[in-house]
Amino acid sequence: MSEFYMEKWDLQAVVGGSSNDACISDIMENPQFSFECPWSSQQEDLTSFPEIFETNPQVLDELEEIYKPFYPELNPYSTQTIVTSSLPVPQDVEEPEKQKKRQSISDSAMSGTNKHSAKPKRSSRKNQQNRVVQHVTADGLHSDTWAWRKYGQKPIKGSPYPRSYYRCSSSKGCLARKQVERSSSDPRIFIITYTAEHGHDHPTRRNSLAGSTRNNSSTLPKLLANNNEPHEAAGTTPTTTEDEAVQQESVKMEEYLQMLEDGDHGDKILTPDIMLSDELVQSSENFEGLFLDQFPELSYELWSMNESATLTGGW
DNA sequence: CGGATTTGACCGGCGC
DNA sequence: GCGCCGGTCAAATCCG
Repeated sequence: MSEFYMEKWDLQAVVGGSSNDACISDIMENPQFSFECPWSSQQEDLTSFPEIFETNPQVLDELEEIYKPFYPELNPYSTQTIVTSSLPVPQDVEEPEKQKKRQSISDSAMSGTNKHSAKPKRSSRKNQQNRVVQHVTADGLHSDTWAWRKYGQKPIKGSPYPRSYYRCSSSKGCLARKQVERSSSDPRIFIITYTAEHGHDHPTRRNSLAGSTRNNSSTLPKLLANNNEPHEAAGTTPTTTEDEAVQQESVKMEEYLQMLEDGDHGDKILTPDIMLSDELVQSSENFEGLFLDQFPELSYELWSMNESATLTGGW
């Protein structure tokens, strides 16, 4: 990697994905890079620095080379951020130094961007592995064709929604991990974070289906029963009265029903050409489980829909 | 019975 | 040092 890269690109991420009309090949042929400052979460588009390409035309090639391995993971229906330790992010430089560098590049090319105080969000914490962060809507959850096994769930401070932890279940010893949580600012958005890479090919259909049969209709009444208790993981504070909890639930229900009316997730699931893929069918089964994780209060609704689906052949 | 999820315990990093 | 927080472990349990 060039020294220029080391000095200037102390930034952390790349955003791929685009409109609903996009596809993986679009991303591969014409990747759009932008970057997030590692200590301020400020995002900037690479095209805002045209002088970089003039003086360092190899930069784009280098970027593509770095991120190419991630392309198969990209979701054309989402905005997503790849965070990779392959990028030469300075680890031991004092923050003021970073700030100066950051501003020099901003001042020359991004004079309009905000430069509000930027405390380091985190330094060199453990496990700074490659990460792919996807912000997806409900339909985006379908794009994941890997088989995942849930191994934990934690309430996250500052978010009303729990975060679920998954590991790859299709290959023993696979280090791939996945975290799923709903955005607190926009409940329609799911934040999926992938860490580490699969050291194997995509699973065979049978293998990957192991356990996903859990998410069938007969499981859901149990979940419904569990949800009769207040679910602390969903973030209702201890001081929340039952009435308030009910109100919150009904609000979420309205959001969900609105989402169904918008048709921005369910329709795609049933798009015939998508349904042709066995892996995506399996993925949609997994999706239901994910969905229940993030909409626990809606298990009955989903259960009802699933019941009708078994009769009508799909929903 | 073998695979899954659930969930409290545990552990390490970090800030005060 | 202590407590908080996020990530993982593992026992219990569920399900086909």
